[in-house]
This record gives sequence, structure tokens and C-alpha cells, in this order.
Amino acid sequence: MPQDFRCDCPFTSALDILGDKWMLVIVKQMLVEGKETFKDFTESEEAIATNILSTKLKLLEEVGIIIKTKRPGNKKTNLYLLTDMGLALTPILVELASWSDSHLRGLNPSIVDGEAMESMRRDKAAFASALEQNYRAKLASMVYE
Amino acid sequence: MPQDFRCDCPFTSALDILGDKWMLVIVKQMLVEGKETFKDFTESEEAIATNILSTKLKLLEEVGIIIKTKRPGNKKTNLYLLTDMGLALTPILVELASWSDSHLRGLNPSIVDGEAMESMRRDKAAFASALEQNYRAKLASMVYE
DNA sequence: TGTTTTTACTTGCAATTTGAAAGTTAAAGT
DNA sequence: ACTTTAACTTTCAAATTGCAAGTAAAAACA
Repeated sequence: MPQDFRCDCPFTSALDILGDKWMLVIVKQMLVEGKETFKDFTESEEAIATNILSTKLKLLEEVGIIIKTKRPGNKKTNLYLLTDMGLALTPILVELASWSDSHLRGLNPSIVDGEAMESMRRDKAAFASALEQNYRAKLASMVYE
Repeated sequence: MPQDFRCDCPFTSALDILGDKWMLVIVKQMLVEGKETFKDFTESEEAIATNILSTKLKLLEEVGIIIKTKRPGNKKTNLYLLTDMGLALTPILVELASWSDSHLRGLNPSIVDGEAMESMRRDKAAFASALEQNYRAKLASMVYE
């Protein structure tokens, strides 16, 4: 069901999957904000509509960027977790944030600028690596809860 | 006219501008394929419709990613060129292509894999830098033609 | 110089996507 | 049992995308 690809270009093919307003925002919410459940996503600052959220979560799962699972002993709440394929999007997200930091403040003066942004500016690769490690640590800890 | 921003998040703000099927594809065509004119873009492999192309070029210009100019002595053909803000998108494009290379071949087996891809795999930063330098060299040479 | 071609669009309209709001179902909590 | 919560689905309006055709001005050609 992942839609067709426009051509054989690696840039364009990535955008065939990720090129919309929501796919990478959902990944960011998982990676950076620790969101896991349908409810978590609906409560985000970006205010995604539930029908869109449902559609995009399905697509992310079909592509292999996330997996849908449940906490043991809970039959109600779905957990959405990043796969390796999803975690591999971290450098893209960091480059997007870095570009915003350098070039979008004129258009959107409200863009945040705290400790995290400073650390990103200091060392992008380390920042991306820390985000990924942090998420992997959380995944590892979940197994034993 | 650049549309509103959803919130103060730097990731999301970048996607408010770049998060669609065409904005980064057009930038890629300029940076990687050397496309400059309206005609060039319409002849691309991705086959963008002329009304969409027109709209997106306008938006890219309003945001400051490209500038619209003309060759001296030619009143007909518009030239679209990347600004510094636009060239700063290079690392994002390279990360997108790199992700496709590693994770999208299963879904799109037709993704190309030539000398350029190998050089990208060898050193992403150098690859991005070379793309950017190459484009800047072209810009510099244009002034004297 | 007049005609044709090229370039860069715009317009009209259908199809798809997005989005707000309300409704549904099953599990959990009380 | 009754209420609440989580995760959707449905409906329908609005916005966006995309194809096809048309237009206007510059440039090339005869």
C-alpha cells in the first residue's frame, strides 16, 4: 500500500514517503517528545486531527518506520515505537531543525532557542547520536517493565 | 504569504515550509541536476504540472530559498537560482538520499546506485560539500558570461 | 517583416487529500 | 453496573493537487 514512487531518484523516493506535513512530525514527536500512544499524539502542540493521525500511523507502519504493539497486560492502549528504519531518520530531523535555527527565525520568530538548540549547534552529529541513544535506552528498558 | 507556522518547534517549522511533495524536489533539481528555467523543470523525470510548478517557484522565492532573475540580454527566459538559504538545504537532501539508499531499496528497487551514490556512502559531509561547491562555482561563472 | 516556435505562465475543472466535528466500540476504572 | 478512556471511523466541507487547454510576450526563422 505504500504509494508509488515517481522515479528512481533517491531524493525523490524519500519524499514520496516522507514528503508531507505529518509523517516526520509524528516521528519527531516519538523521538524527541517521547510520545507513544494515539492519545499522546492527539495532545501534541501541532494538533493533528484524529482521522489524519490514524491514516499516517497506518502508513508509517506499512512502510516499516514504526511498529504497533501493546504493553503486556493491557489490551486497550496501543504503543507506537520507532524501528531501526525510523530511528535512521534522526539525522534528517536534526538537519531540518538546524536549517530552521539558521534560516527560519526571520519568518517564524517564535522558534524556541534553549539549551537543546545550543547543544545541537555545538555538535550536530553528537546531538543526533544522543537522541537516538536516548530512544534506544528507553526501548531497552521497556522490555523489563 | 509564506503560510502560518503550526507552533514554535524548529522541526515542525521547517516542515511547514518544506513538507510537501515538491519543494525539496525542485531544490534537488537545481542543485543536483543543474535545472534553471521553467522549461528545465517541466522536462524533469518527476513530471511536475505547470500550475504546481508556478505556485511552488513563487513560494520558494517568497521564502527566500531561490531568486528569480534573467540572463543579460534575454527578456524571455527566467532563471531560478538557489540563494544561500537554499544551498543550506544540501545536508537535508543528502540525508534524505542516504536514508533511501539504506532503507528504501526494498520498497523501490529501481533506486539508482552509481558512482555518485558510492561517493555519498564513503563520506556524506564531503559529498554535500562538493554539491554545494559545484553550485557556487556555477553561480560565480555565470556573472561573466 | 510576417509567421512560427518557444517560454512562461494562467484558467477551468475533476480528483484527491486534509481537516473539523461527531459518532462508535471495546477495554479499564470506580 | 456505570462511567470514563483510548482508539478509532464516519461524514462532509475546504483546500490542494493535477491534467488539459488556453494565453501572452519574446525569440527564431523564412
